[in-house]
Amino acid sequence: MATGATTQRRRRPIQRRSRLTVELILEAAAQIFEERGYARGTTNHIAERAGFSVGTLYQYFPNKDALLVALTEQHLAEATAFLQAELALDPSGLPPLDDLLRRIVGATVRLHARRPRLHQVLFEEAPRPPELREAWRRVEREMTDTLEALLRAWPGIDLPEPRLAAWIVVQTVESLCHHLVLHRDEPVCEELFVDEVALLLRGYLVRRQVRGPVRPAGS
Amino acid sequence: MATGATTQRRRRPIQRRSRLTVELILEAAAQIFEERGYARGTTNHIAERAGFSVGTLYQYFPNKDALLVALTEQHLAEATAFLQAELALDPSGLPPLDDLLRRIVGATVRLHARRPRLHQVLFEEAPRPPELREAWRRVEREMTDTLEALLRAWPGIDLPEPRLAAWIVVQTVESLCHHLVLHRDEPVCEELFVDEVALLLRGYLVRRQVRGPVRPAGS
DNA sequence: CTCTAATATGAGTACTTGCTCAGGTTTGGA
DNA sequence: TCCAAACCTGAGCAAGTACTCATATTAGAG
Repeated sequence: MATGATTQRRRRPIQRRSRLTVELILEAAAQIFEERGYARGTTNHIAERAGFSVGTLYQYFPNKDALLVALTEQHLAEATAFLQAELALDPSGLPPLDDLLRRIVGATVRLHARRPRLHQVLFEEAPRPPELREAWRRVEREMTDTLEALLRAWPGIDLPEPRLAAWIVVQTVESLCHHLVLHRDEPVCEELFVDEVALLLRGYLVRRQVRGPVRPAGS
Repeated sequence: MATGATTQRRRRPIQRRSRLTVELILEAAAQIFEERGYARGTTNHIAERAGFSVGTLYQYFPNKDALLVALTEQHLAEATAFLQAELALDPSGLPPLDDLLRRIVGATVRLHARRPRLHQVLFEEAPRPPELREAWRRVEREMTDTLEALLRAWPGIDLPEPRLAAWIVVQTVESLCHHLVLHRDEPVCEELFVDEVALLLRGYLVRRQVRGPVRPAGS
């Protein structure tokens, strides 16, 4: 693990050849980690899969953790781009709320389903150095910001605490999709799942006047 | 990992002495896994912490994975007992729905918060042999069964698909509490969290007559 | 073409870890 | 008290694994 060591690149790839090398090594690392997990995925295996010798790998990455960090940053960058695109709505033509919710949930499911095993290794199995925790927190905050702005502006929605609600929605969607993709044994119909989660969120966001707690008759 | 090997006990502890030994070894394993993670928690460390030699450990556990399995089964048994107790309601005096939901969520949070790092090692970081996947699935099904029965009988709740709803509730509570305890960096007020999740579930379970989708005025 | 910086090599090193086994100690029934 | 079964010991083995470094190859500017 070598948690004290840096995970910055060692040599900077300058020529086109070496930039390709770095890409190939990262893809090989992704594959090996998918196949064998982080602890049992060795740097020798990764270099071999990429078609280079171990020495080359260590020219560009100071240690095994650096591979993890690079892969995670890549993954997070793709995820934010993907989700922000889904939330970038034209204010003049807002879709129905249910459509918005289904879009968010659907996009998150698809995001997790791309390379589920890799996702699992990066976010559960492998050690999470502080720099990655920070990166992950940043992404969550950005998502919450975007959603909060949407909720404040959305007609028909009037929440006492839009930021809290946005946070709950982000956490719910992320947690449920993560759980669905990585920890379900029996397959679940994706479309049905998306609909139900959208229903769940809708009930939370569109609040009716509550007259009193639902309780058994006569009590 | 040795996924092919069995994880059944090797020698059966017969005398009182050896039963204590097994307990001490399991507690030591829990501590070492908490401190160093699964991959870096060695059997030598565990035996030393327990106050025995490695040989003794291997008298009762055929390999490292067997420790994992034993710890997980113990954890799952405690969890089911704890949650079932929370759901065992006297039918003659049902509490308000909000109270029920808060009870479920609160109990789940407390369950996860007991030994969060151990929970993380057992359910994320370490390999999950098929026997454990099966055990986990059984627990989830039991929870869903219990909740479904409750939902069907609950006055004021009339769901088109109680089983699906029960499943969604179980998944939501589990996912959110898991996520909250293990993957939050900024601390979140537990009480507030419980209230919000209860609100989320309540909106899902108590459905009003939906006249049409919430959409921007004029569209 | 030449020559230097960039890039690639891979056997080898230092270290870790799961697990064994031959032999010692303790327990408890008769 | 005796003794067989139960229990415990721990040095060491076999199998790995992260990482190095002296050396070889290649790219591309001048």
